[in-house]
Amino acid sequence: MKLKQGAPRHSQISQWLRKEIEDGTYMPDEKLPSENELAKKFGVSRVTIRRALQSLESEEIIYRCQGLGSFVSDTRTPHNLVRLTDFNEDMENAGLEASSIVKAFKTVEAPGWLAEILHVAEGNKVLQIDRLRLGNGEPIAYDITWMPILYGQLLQEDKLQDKTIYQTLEEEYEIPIIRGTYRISADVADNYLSTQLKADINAPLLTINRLSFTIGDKPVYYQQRYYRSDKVMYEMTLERDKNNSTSASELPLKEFVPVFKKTKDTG
Amino acid sequence: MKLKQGAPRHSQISQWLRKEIEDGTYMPDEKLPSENELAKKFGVSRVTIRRALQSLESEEIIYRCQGLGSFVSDTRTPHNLVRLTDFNEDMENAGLEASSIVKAFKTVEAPGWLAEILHVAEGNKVLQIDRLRLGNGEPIAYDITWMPILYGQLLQEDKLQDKTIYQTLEEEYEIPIIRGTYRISADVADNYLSTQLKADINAPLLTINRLSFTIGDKPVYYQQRYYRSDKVMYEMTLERDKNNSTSASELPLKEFVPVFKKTKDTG
DNA sequence: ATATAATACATGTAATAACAAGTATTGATG
DNA sequence: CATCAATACTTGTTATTACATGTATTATAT
Repeated sequence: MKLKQGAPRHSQISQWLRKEIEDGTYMPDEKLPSENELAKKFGVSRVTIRRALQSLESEEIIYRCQGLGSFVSDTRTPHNLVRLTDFNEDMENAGLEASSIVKAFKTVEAPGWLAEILHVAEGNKVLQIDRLRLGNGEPIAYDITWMPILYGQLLQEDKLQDKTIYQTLEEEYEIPIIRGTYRISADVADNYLSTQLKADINAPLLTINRLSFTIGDKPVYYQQRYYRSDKVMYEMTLERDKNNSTSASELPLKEFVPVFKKTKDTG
Repeated sequence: MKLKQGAPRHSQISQWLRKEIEDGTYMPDEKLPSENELAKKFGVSRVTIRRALQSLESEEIIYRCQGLGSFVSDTRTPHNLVRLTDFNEDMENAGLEASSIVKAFKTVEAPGWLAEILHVAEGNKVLQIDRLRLGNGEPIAYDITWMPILYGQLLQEDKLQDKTIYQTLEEEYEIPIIRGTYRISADVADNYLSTQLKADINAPLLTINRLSFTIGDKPVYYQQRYYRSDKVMYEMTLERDKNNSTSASELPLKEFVPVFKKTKDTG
């Protein structure tokens, strides 16, 4: 008798457990049922349960101690992966109140360099969104986003306060971002930016340009963001895994997060 | 009869295969022996072989196709991990000839902020190394490194051309760097830096400060590096794994590499 | 000659079994 | 009371077995 209802049993089970943990059925550091109990509960062998638990362990959703059991990891520690965060989320983590001022929401003709990046023909119309980003009312960053009309038509200006572009595309239109390329550089504030950001002219700016792709390597939007470098720096932690003693110099990234400075440090 | 010679059999085997692949016994895209053959060869069951191969697969050292076999991955693709690279290596990848000029190699008394970072007492002596970094003879970066005398005494000024601090500590003294914290920010060139880097005063600089730790969370060295932002930017790629359909916004980092510009772009 | 079916072999999934090894409790012993 | 051994329970490792599923080749029929 063929079952073949899609996914293998062990991944169904790990999915089930994942959901239980997300839903809060099992709290952080709480002990999960033992492998034998789970095996009985799901009517599978212990091997299958182990495979399911191994997935969760490698995602650092649970941790296991020989002789003790399996436990839920601390709440949403960075799961050995980097979470792509948006501005609002970053600010929230930093304990600042985020707000945005939409400075422009218009269609423009794509110049050559942009057309190439977004895979549209030169001169094609693209949506351009300029936003000033504030934390606790103070200017922190200024960004410009361009996207093909194909995707741009899905956004509405008034919704940009509540939801991020990322969320809107993924949740409402099932257009997931599966890849992003970041370019990190430095610049100095020109006349316009210094005015907008209320910074000195020639003030140093941390610039992060990112190009986001959806399935099929289709570019969805390109964003240039200028951070006031006296307000924010990016911090990343690379950590070497103790188990996988691979060749010397490989470390997995644990975190890549912006750090907001509340007080002005003397450099 | 107890064997207990340390590591479990499956990790011994994966280690063995890792080495074979590194040594070039199996070339990229070459088919490994089948699971059954390996099982017979090592005198273990197929389950154990599979565990070994699973490790290699998760490290992206091999890839497997149902019905075909297991194959060696393309040469040293970024193994889903970020490789910590040093300046010389970065330049080599960019096709530039790297050189360094040691501007200072001295002991100084650690000011408060540095003492705190390096976990030494304020006023303690620390080694300070100032270096100008060149690519094809042109100034690209300037960095200052501080390290406790404990580690500093292991370095010799004349060796800094050949080997990196990282390599020296790991290979000669078995002091591995297991964690690094990067802080990325922007600054403008002051009088001294603009002279050293042959850049305009107030030229934008990409600054990367990193603190490197060895086992026991002991800080080994702290480095401040200033890149001419017209010469280099950092690029990183985040990619979502197709298999692990975890919660929406988590992407593993594939690459974090500097990109050197050979020609001056118009901003 | 081309399309199809049979076959051999690869990895993928899973059940069952046994033992090793770490942890905590319990109970006997000093 | 303190110490130590026995015990029960946990995860870790491994062997054996069976079948499912994907791939490529070979033999067969059209």
